[in-house]
Amino acid sequence: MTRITISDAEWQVINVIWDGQPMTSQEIVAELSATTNWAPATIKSMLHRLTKKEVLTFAQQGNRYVYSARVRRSDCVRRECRSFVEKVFSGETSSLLAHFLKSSKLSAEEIQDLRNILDEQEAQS
Amino acid sequence: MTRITISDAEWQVINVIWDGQPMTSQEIVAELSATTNWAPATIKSMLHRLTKKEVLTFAQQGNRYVYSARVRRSDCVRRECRSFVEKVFSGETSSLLAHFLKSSKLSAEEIQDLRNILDEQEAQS
DNA sequence: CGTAATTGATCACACTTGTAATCAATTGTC
DNA sequence: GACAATTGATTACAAGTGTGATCAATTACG
Repeated sequence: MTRITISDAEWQVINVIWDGQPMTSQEIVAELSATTNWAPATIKSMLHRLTKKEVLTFAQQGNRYVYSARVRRSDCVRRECRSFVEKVFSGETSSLLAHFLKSSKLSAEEIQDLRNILDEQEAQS
Repeated sequence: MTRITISDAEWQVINVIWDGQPMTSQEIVAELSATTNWAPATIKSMLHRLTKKEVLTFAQQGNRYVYSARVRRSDCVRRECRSFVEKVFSGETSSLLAHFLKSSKLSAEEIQDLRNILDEQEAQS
């Protein structure tokens, strides 16, 4: 039951995989080369590590791999959020929400969407 | 202009210092012993590292130090939030907000407070 | 005063992370 | 079929982290 940990750099990698899986490493490299300045070898290394961590799997096609995520994004997001609110806001989600609500400029639609979510939350209690 | 980085364990330490500064290391140790199972030596080590990182300062009183934070909590929180939303939500604060709003059970008052913040945000645009 | 206890400083040590080069095998091309 | 290019595997390596022991100096107590 070893806790899966995904480092910051690794998050950038699985993010593109979650968005486009299954993907060959060249596709992944292409995508990440646009947003980072990592050497292809660096990205390969991370694919390797993530595979060893059992965050990714691959299917072999000739001499190349087609990668897919082995963990659900929602699970990882949830876990990451939990530990983040714990670390920075002492577990107080409402503080976190207040912070982000204040510190971000939201469009009118976004604000309305959030109001709707609040309404739903209220209706459920 | 080296970027200050504060590790997860270190966050637990400065959190208690922000809450109770200035504090002697024994006070800090006492506080953290309640919430973690770190050896006192471990906590001392972290105080040392945080001092070297210039996150903490201390005033000497006899043979003991009285620690204070040297960085503002709000600055660290802001920075940490920025990189978090970037990492997990591709920078989309509204996604983050939606996630936390949905995944947390909020009291009626908290919901009202958040609505008020939304109102203010709207008024400002 | 002398010995015990406290406290900060230093050292330790394995593991993770960021970053990448090199090597070996496989594949595609002329 | 021979050689070049691609691709995954292996190796590297410094810095950061989690976790703590030990050492040296200072202080407090009997």
